Amino acid sequence: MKSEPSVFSIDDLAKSPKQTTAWDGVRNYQVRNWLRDTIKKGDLAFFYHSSCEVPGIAGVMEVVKEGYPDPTQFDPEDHHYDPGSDSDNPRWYCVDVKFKKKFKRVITIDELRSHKPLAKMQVLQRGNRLSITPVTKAEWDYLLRLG
DNA sequence: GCCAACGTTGGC
DNA sequence: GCCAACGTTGGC
Repeated sequence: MKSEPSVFSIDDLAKSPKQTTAWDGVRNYQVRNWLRDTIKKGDLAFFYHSSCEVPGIAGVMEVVKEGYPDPTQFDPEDHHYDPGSDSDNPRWYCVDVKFKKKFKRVITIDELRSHKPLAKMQVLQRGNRLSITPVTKAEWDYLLRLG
């Protein structure tokens, strides 16, 4: 799951109340479907720092609340406000995530690409524009040993 | 339904 | 700041 650390970093997550935050603001239909239908309580995710000096995986978090309507879509003051979304049939969803651990170092995108077993990770693929992408069990296990 | 224009993402 | 990639929008 990607976030720009200048907006919200893994340290921000660790400092959040209950070390938990709503992963909101997603405005892509494919990712919306995963948030609404696929991602389950107890699922683990990597926290990926994007659009920053050292892009890469910073740590691990856990889904503690399954998909529910993203409140920011109904807030006219919010940057992610969507006037086209109907409260009876919300367009956008979010989940709550909790800090699990921060790696001793960021596992950089270059390092990820340098490991053959990780080369096919969806997040690394050319043209990927999704803010959340699946990780296979093999990739997950391999990566944990790096972090 | 096509597709050009436009906006966003995100590594570099 | 650049630019490739690609999703969205809107005129037709």
